[in-house]
Amino acid sequence: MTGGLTPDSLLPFASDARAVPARAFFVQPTLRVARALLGMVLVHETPEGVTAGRIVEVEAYRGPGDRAAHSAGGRRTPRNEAMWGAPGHAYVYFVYGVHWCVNVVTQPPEVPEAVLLRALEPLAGLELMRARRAVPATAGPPRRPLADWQLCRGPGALCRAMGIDRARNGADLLAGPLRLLHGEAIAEAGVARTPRVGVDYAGADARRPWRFAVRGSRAVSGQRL
DNA sequence: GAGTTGATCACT
DNA sequence: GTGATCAACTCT
Repeated sequence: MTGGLTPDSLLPFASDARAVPARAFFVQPTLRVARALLGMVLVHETPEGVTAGRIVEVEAYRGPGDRAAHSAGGRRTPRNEAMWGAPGHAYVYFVYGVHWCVNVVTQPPEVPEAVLLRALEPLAGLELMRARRAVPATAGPPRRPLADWQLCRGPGALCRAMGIDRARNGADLLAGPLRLLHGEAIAEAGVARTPRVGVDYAGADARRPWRFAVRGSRAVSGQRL
């Protein structure tokens, strides 16, 4: 630990920064974990500084039986190895030649399920996030400065703003530079459920309502819910 | 709808 | 080993 990530320094980001989730939290059914992650806080400490945001959008991926999951059909490769590992750790992968995406691994080892983090409402380190996002993922004309609510809108954008990449794959989310904290719980009425994004190839599994989002948050990707 | 690059798979 | 295909995306 480099010293910046103390309980006191985290207090501004969470209702009770000392209450990091217990390991058992991540062994609940994956859909329940996904739902409960809404409102929790993701913090990343890097040499450049600390960034943090409140989770407002997630998707559950449910292991071998889920054709949309990277572990569909029991597929196990170096890329998705972290999904098969211990709960409460990060599974970070690269997609479309451009973007990193971060998942929270659920279930005991050898049960490859996870929850993709799709959007955050920024809480801390906003200027660092803006600087990271100012470097476009793809070539193109200069962009207008992003509004706060756009900084972590979408799974690729979230990783770029938070500085999450391959180096965090397999990292423990209960200790270390990338960390989850309890935040303010989201009431049932404030949660929207929809099918997952970008998994049309998965047949019937593509239609399962395993995306969870905080209703009304501008930071939720795609159409507002 | 293009752009980008790594992983994976179906072949030699 | 090699080459083809495609991917849990983002911005125009």
